[in-house]
Amino acid sequence: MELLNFFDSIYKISSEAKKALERIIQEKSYAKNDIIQHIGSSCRTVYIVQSGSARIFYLKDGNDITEHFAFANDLIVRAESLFTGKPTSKGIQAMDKTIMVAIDSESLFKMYDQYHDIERLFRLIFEREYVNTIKRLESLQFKTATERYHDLLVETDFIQKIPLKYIASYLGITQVSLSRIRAGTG
Amino acid sequence: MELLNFFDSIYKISSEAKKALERIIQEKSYAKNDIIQHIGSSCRTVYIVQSGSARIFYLKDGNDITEHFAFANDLIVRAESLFTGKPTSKGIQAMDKTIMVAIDSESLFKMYDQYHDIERLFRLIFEREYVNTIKRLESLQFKTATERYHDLLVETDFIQKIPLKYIASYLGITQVSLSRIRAGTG
DNA sequence: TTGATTATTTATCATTTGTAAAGTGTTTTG
DNA sequence: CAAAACACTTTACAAATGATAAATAATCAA
Repeated sequence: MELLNFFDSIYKISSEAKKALERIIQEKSYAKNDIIQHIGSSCRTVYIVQSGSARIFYLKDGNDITEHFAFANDLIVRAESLFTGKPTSKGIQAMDKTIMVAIDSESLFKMYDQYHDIERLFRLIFEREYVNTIKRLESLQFKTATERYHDLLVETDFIQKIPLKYIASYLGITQVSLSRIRAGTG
Repeated sequence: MELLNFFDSIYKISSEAKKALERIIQEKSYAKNDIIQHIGSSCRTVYIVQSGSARIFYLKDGNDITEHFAFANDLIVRAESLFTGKPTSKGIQAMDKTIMVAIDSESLFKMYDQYHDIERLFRLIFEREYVNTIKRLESLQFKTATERYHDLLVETDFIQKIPLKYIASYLGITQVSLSRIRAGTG
């Protein structure tokens, strides 16, 4: 499986651990705009994007805000719920026809006891996510919207395909502002 | 040691693991404004504040920006360096007379092989930090500066003691703006 | 294809925030 | 104590962003 190469590139686990992991992995398909996880639910699944794309979103004062984008080989997880067990006000939505690998988190966490190397693999995976979140924090804290937009263009080839409204809230600005930035009049 | 109670509250480890952990823990004292870790260095130490307070900061266009505050029992770590091995443009500074517990990260990571429970303890500790970072991201992404300031007042009793300039950059605004917000004229 | 819906841009005006500079108050230190 | 350094506020003006509405452009579905 393609996915196991991705895992191997982070940390090589034993073949027994691989077999155990395969047993709790499912492939799931979604159509464009499908809600993969609803707002208000608890996160009990770790998703890895195989193809397509997805976003984490929530509502603030009735406005749809995109917190996170995920493309091929990216993890997508509502960590604030996964790691606390509490429900989250965030949801997950497919932005395209999307194939996900879904790992049941309860089974995964149980496996940590038996397979130290699975715990380590996922520790390393989530550490990477943590570092990405810190980078994003930096960018939101003291870069201008224009800087953030240009950074995003450089980082992500897929930006072309993402609706402007999603990008705008991701950058912490309105659609109108982003439109101005793109036009060079902002 | 006080610290071990803190650890116990997160995840109980075996007494052998505790002994091993104690061997790589050092207590360190700093005076107000001391630089604990310089900008440009690599993060090879996990600090836990025993008393006093500290901040993570960096320079953006010559301006001093505070990214993180830490008080008693808080972790303080430049995670983007700790988890990648790369140097970071961030530093750590004591904001008060401060006592830290310092854990050498290289020794700690080595211990993960031998003591599964130490790896788990620190996995859980860093997961908590990750969740905190996500909360902070939310707040920077779509709350107003005024909301962020009021949230901070509620969250943190220690705010009174922190210089305004540090708080302002932490909130992603200028001192002048924060002054306006406090005056109710902003 | 056509009409309907959705996405994006543009324009106008209000609000927020930034910049710079000056002023006030407080702490530090010789 | 007095001078200096530091912390915070205020003012005035400029720039960035938001809100609303209207105008295009692109996409989707019958």
